[in-house]
Amino acid sequence: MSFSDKVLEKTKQIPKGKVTTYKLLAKACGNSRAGRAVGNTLNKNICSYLSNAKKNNKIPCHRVVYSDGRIGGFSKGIKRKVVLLHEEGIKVKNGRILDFENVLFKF
DNA sequence: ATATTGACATTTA
DNA sequence: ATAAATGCCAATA
Repeated sequence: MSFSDKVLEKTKQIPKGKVTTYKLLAKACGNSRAGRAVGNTLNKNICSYLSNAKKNNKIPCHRVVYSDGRIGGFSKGIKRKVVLLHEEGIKVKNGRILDFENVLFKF
């Protein structure tokens, strides 16, 4: 099992309505400092939550954000990411997650 | 083995 | 508060 495989597995565990950070995800995969590598993995793997919704593939990569409560990146544009988060009840204002600590999922 | 590339994170100015 | 400078890591070429 490669690092990126673990990342995808862990990402699937994030419950709806919650988010986690690249850092925590990295730690959950064995290396607390691999946040950057986590981002790369999510970017390369086409983690389509919308377009591939039919398939069993759903990897909620939009639930992964920066450790400081900012949104972070998204392959289809962060605007899309914000919309998805809103649909799950997570509020975002000025590029920041409101009540961040409260919606943060820790493994 | 070396270099490059990012959806990161901290520290410093 | 904002920006730049470092440090970091896995995958890829």
